[in-house]
Amino acid sequence: MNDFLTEMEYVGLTSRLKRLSDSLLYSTKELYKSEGLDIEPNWNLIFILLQENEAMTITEISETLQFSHPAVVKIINKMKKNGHVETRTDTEDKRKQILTLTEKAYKQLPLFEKYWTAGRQTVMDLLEDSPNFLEEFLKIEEKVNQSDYMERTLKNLKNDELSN
Amino acid sequence: MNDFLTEMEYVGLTSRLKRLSDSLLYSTKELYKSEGLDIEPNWNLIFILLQENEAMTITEISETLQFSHPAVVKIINKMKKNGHVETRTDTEDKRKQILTLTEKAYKQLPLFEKYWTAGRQTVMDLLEDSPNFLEEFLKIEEKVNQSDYMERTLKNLKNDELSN
DNA sequence: TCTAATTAAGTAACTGGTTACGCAAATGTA
DNA sequence: TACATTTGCGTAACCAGTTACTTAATTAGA
Repeated sequence: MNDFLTEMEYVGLTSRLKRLSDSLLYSTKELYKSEGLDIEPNWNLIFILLQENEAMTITEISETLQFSHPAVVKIINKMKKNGHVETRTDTEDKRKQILTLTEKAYKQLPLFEKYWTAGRQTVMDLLEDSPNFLEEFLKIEEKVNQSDYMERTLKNLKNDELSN
Repeated sequence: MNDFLTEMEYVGLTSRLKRLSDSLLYSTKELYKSEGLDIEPNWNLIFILLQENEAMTITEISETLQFSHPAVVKIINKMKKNGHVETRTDTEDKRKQILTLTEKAYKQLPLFEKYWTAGRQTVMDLLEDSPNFLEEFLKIEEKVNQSDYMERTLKNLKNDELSN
């Protein structure tokens, strides 16, 4: 393959993560489009959550997925537009929007699930020769969660300066 | 941590890749901003390439990084605006833009390199407990390159249908 | 040699995320 | 009980990528 970013080792990793993530994202969009499915990447997560929990708020979903809340607002607005999600204002706390799946959503679920199952199989295939990947990826996430890139880099900088 | 996407195993991986990639990206931007550095994430790659090769075109860079060419145009335009890159039209092929680093860029390089070295150290730290990560990540990239997510998923779908 | 096909690069419109900000409702407190 | 703080969520502006399209220059071929 002879990929420059790979040759860069540690320096190229961030860009490679984005490149792979984007590649999966665009390929998924293309798949749904080519099959005439009226859904988008990530929606499966919302479907799963709302099936499991019946009703959730924007904030609950954003905390569960660890996405920013505006990201969830955008996804939900699209799903509402497509008639897969409906909202009502909570009667006890009028700030809250209660989200539920529509009847249309439940009707289409079996079809969608075929695609999601096949997609899940694809990820399993991709990971087949990388038996430690999920475990080691989790370790990286945990480290970044515990202290982020900036914090770590500033600390490294300070250490470098001290040792000069 | 109890992360929903992690619990989802294969289903959550794509979103986790994006989440981590974004987290690194925004953290890097914040680092440069807080330190008053007039550069952006990815620019180190262009600096390295233009140092090694003296002069390159947009297309050469986009092929080397495996980015789309408009992505490179955008990065280069910003670097030109900041005075780190200059362009001239190739005399033999007037379609081509020859990119080179400016004097200002070379002057600032030693400073930037301190940050890039510290950042490289951060990635090394993050990967410390994941000794197979780079190798296994490469395997996934190669698989996706060989046959993308959509192609694989359509194939899985067909297989599922046949076995019913 | 003229024309068709290819190539380089710029632009526009879009994507799924982000941060920053604002408003209204709920909660805590002096 | 009134006022300050917090919370939920919507909107705006931005970001780094993408695809699709355009234009101009070069190359290939009848």
